[in-house]
Amino acid sequence: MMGQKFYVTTPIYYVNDSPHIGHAYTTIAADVLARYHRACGHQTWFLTGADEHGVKIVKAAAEKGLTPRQLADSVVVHFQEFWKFLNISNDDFIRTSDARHEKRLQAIMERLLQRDQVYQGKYEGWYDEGQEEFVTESAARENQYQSAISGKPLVRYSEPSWFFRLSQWREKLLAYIQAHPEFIRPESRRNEVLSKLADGLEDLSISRSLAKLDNWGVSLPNDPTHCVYVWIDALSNYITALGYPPIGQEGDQGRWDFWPASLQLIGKDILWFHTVYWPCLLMALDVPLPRTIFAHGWWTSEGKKMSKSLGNFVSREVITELCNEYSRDAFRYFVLREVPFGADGDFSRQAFQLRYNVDLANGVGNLLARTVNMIGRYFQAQVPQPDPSAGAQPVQQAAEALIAAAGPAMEQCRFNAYLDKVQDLVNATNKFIDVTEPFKLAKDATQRQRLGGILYACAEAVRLVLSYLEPFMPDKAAEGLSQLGLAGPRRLDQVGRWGLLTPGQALGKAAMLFPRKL
RNA sequence: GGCGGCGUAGCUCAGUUGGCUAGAGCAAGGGAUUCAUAAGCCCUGGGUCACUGGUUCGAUUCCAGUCGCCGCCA
Repeated sequence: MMGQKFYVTTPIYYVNDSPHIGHAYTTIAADVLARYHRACGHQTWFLTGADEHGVKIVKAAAEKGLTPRQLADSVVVHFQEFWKFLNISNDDFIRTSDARHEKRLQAIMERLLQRDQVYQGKYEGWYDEGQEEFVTESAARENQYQSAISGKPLVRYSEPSWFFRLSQWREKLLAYIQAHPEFIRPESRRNEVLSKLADGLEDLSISRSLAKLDNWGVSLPNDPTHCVYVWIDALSNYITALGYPPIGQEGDQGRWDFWPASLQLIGKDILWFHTVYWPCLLMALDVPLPRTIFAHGWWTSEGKKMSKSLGNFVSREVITELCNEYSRDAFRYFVLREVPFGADGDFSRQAFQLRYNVDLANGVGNLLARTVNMIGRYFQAQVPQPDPSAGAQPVQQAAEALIAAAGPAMEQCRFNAYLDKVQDLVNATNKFIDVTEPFKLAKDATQRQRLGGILYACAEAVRLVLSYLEPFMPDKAAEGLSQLGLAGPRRLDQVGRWGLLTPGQALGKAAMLFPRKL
């Protein structure tokens, strides 16, 4: 499959919260995909950002004696710095308070009005301010008129509001989901959406009175007393960041070619917004739908739900500390290796260290070390000649298996399957060394050619291992490859084949890539 | 309460359309080695495949019910 363009998004993160493993997980996954596609030579665009409007921010700011913008400005840097720290290669970072977003969002609202997709009505009912979500009467009663999530009292709203004709899109959306199995994944989430859609769909209130919001929102072009509902505001970022719709300013032509998105990653908590509101909004705008919305799972920590009071919260600070001890690449590797993407997983220091030692220190790192060491010792640190009599077929087969599996695995966000194949190649190569015993052949001058062939195969396997790990572990891959004497940006579609190491090439300096941790 | 999923070796899980002695990784025990980060390699698991019935020549795999866990919805 020669997809030439790849556009991946994360949700824009709400600046009421500071970054934690949940944010990091989605963002690392998106980064790995972006790096992989760039390495394949695809035109790639990777967007993340911050969601800044809403009553929650207004209130939080007031409590701190700040304006909403001051609060947003102070929190958003935590995300931006954290992404830099985790080596996230996003091409853009959009904030819903950016002028470029606000103007385009207003243009979107105008377009919806022109298309008769929005009408004025009256909203009366319960509202969960923590979730920025309306609650039905029956659901409110069920929970004693408190938020099912936060337990805080629901607020009674009664006000004129603008509504989006969501209900009119139900049939089309259902048909679309049924015709496109890859649209919502994993399949269990797709079934949930289909099941809930079967229950019906009501029009959606998409405006709020600006008076309650300290003017912290995007006003409706046709009604300056109201602003756009935060979810419509937030979802629109995926297209406004690409310059849609054009508003006669810079950035208009920039990136729209990247739409429709190849992949929009989300947490399972925001499934409904992204698989119903979002596609219906796009249909109402006559904009094509993204190819795939992928909802991943949640992390627990040390076997329990994360909570600040339990002390098991995997915060930015905790992750930073782990990265400083084990390397940020090890953390990136762990979160995508430990659990199938889509399923829930548990984060524990023990599991992290175990995975680090087994896969990285004892596996990849040790293989690199013994390979570089032997070539250094027996061939003056120069890549030897390949030799068909080396018996390296098992290694080469594992390499071919990795090469064949990588694309499909990435296509389906099966990161752990991809990494399994990498590990298989490591294991096959370690076994190869033990079976062929190059360290014994080195004592016999008549075996020199065969010895070279064996070590060539080892070096070649390590080169491929590191090349394929590069999207996950950019720093470590570069360090490891430099020990093989390789440098510079590497295109997987050019270097991801067996037999490309050049005999005679000088190795670089050896060093422990992943020191074992006790 | 409705819909859906799950319950397989100590742990985490694979097990296509039912059929050779039920598998992998990790952990644990033993062995032969030394190039390497005391890492790597080899050997070792006999588990009522939740329970009970049923269909079948034969079910972990199909059906029904029971118990337990989880997700979405109400």
